[in-house]
Amino acid sequence: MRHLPVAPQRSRKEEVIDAVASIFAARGFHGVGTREIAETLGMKAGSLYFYFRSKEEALELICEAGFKHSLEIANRAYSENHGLEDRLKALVMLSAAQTRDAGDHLMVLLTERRHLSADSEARMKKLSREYSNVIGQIMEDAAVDGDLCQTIDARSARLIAVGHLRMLSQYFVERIRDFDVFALAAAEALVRALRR
Amino acid sequence: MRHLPVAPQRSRKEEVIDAVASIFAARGFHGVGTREIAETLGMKAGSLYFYFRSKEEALELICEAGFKHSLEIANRAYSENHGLEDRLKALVMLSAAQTRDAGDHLMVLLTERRHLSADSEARMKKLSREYSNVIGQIMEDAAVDGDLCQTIDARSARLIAVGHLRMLSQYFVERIRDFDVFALAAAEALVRALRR
Amino acid sequence: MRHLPVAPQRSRKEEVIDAVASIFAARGFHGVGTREIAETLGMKAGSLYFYFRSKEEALELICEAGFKHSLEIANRAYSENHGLEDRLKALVMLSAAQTRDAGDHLMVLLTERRHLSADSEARMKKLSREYSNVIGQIMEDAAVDGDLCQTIDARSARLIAVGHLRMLSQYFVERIRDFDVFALAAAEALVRALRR
Amino acid sequence: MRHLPVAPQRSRKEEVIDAVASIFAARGFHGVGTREIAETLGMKAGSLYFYFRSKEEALELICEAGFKHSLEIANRAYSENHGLEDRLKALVMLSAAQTRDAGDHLMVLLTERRHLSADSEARMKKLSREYSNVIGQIMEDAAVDGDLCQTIDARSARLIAVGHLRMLSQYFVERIRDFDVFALAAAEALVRALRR
DNA sequence: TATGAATGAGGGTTCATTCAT
DNA sequence: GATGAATGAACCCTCATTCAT
Repeated sequence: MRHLPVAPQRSRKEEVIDAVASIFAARGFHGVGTREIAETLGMKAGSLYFYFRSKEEALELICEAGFKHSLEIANRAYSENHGLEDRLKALVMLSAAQTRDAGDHLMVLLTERRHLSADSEARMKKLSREYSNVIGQIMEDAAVDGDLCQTIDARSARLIAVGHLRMLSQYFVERIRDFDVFALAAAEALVRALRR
Repeated sequence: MRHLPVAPQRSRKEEVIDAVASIFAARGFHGVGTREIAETLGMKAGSLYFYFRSKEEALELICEAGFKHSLEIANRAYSENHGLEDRLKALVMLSAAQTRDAGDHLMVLLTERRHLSADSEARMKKLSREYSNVIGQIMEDAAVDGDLCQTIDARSARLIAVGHLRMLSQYFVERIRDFDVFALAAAEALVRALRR
Repeated sequence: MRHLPVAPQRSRKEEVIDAVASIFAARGFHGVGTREIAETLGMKAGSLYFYFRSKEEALELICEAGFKHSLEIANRAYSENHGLEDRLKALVMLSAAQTRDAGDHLMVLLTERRHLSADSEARMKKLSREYSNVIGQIMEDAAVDGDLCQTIDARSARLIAVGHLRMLSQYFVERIRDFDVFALAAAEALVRALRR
Repeated sequence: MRHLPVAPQRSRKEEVIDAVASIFAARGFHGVGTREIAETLGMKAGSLYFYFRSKEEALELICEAGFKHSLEIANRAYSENHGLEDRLKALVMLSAAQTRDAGDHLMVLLTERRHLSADSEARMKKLSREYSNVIGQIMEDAAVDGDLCQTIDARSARLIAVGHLRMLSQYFVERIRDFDVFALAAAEALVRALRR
């Protein structure tokens, strides 16, 4: 007789949140109703409230998790690599991986954030700024080292890099063919765009 | 007897549509109600229906106008220039100009398109494909001429270019500082990323 | 041809509020739904919101109007009469009249006040205290004049008087027979209970 | 082996019912949910159903117990005393005692009775009429004996007495200061109001 | 052109209740 | 005795829309 798993790999709550993320990504926070969300999960609308206190709390959970993961990725790309090229490549490839297994969360965070309460939005802004700062640091290090293209200022470089990562998520949820091929090309393009 | 104006600079209908675009861009199609839209315009909700037949028709008008303008820009960038570099630069700069004076339309088209009816969405898809094709043509011409970076395939190049233009609109509605400086940097970056 | 009335005797809004008061009085604030309230008025639930912003606002309007009327009555009973006996008789008879033509408002104020928001409740408490004070003043005047029964302190006398008025409303909404006969008896009883 | 308690002072079921009575008294039958009631008792909502079959059954239990106790009190006040004055004094003082140790039950019975099912309400009406009859009998005896004030008819006298008792409960749940002082004054007032 | 009053449908949420564990 | 998870009905309220004026 096999041992029962001590802890289930993925709790029901996680399943629920993931399903919500997927549907928010596709249709927008205000584009789906709780009844339809519940149907997706084989429940009735009221039962959702066993898993979160409000539709908006679900959005918060999704955004927060997504942001924290992104921040961790940016930190790893920065601290585990040296030089603009390696750091950018790592950043794109790690982000592509995140996109592949949590692309919906990422997309929700990028497009539905505006529907959070002022309170939540403030917390997101903090995380967002932190994230931007890490990427900005990559550029500033590169500028100091003379690795950064001299016709592009560090701030624009940061915005472009962040935009490239957003692009990845966007194309992922649009379900383009050969996402992996594109991710590689995007990494290459970003490096070519910004390095000296 | 005073002369009547030969043509009013902007009809009331255009004003209304622009206001709707601006509010859709900021809050999303399903994120604002007709009551609130009307208030913005100093009207009551019912009066909006003098200007369009439904909320969705307003979205259609905005998207269609935006798409047509974008398409015209892509065509001009292609036909009025030669060589990858000139064409990309023209594409980015014209798009930045469009963003500056109709950024809201552009943003709505990019993010709220999914809320169109199947019918409308089909028309948008056609325009969208046409637009993609023009940009794709730029890349293919460049590939033939040997102007395109050899480690990036033409399709990825097209996706990257389109993504760059989307990035412009995104940052515009996020109201970043020094948008014009960024637009120049983005043009430079795109060229560097894709040219041989 | 007769002249049309310049202003309708009772606005639609007043009709609506009165109907709501009547149903709140009978069934309690939380005992009826908006759908049923609307049905009473020959409307659909959503249409109610043309007349007030929320079910709770309707409760506020009812309570506030009732309290103000009661306060006015207490003030008149006090200022237009002299001596305990005349003042108490006036108080009961005026209150009976108020009960007769706005008994529902009165009952709602007495029993449903607890369901107001903290904010509203604070406003009601102020009015309530003012009302109590006027009745208390009647008793204190009587004590000074030696008109008050000496085995009942002024505060208890005030509570008893207020309780008698509440009794009137209570019996009115319970639709007892011969309300007017009872009101007279209640006036007599209150005077006998409290005068020297 | 330890002795089992011969009779538990108060069964868990009684505790539960009392807690429910207290919360119904304060917030109204429809003003609290089962979830909140359960929380008060340190349980989850579902567990309440071990103690009664439905929320409404809880209300029935509370009302029925309250009514029976009141009826018993009225009967004792009548049969153990003679003469209007003694009977009324006993009635008020016994009712005040009941209020002191089961004021919540009393209040629930007075204000939430209307939310009972037609069936239950019918049973309550019977008890209520019986109660009224006992008090009515006190008045009729007094009328026959010439003890009753001649300007107040026996029926009004009964309504006034019942109203006075209701007043006691009301002020008790409103937590007025010096309830015992007030109860004495109320007894005195009722006697003064009604006796010859 | 614009509005006041209304509507039917649906929004998110809470309700009392059930039942396997 | 008690609970975690669920349900169907109902909750209050907002939605886009209509239409006589």
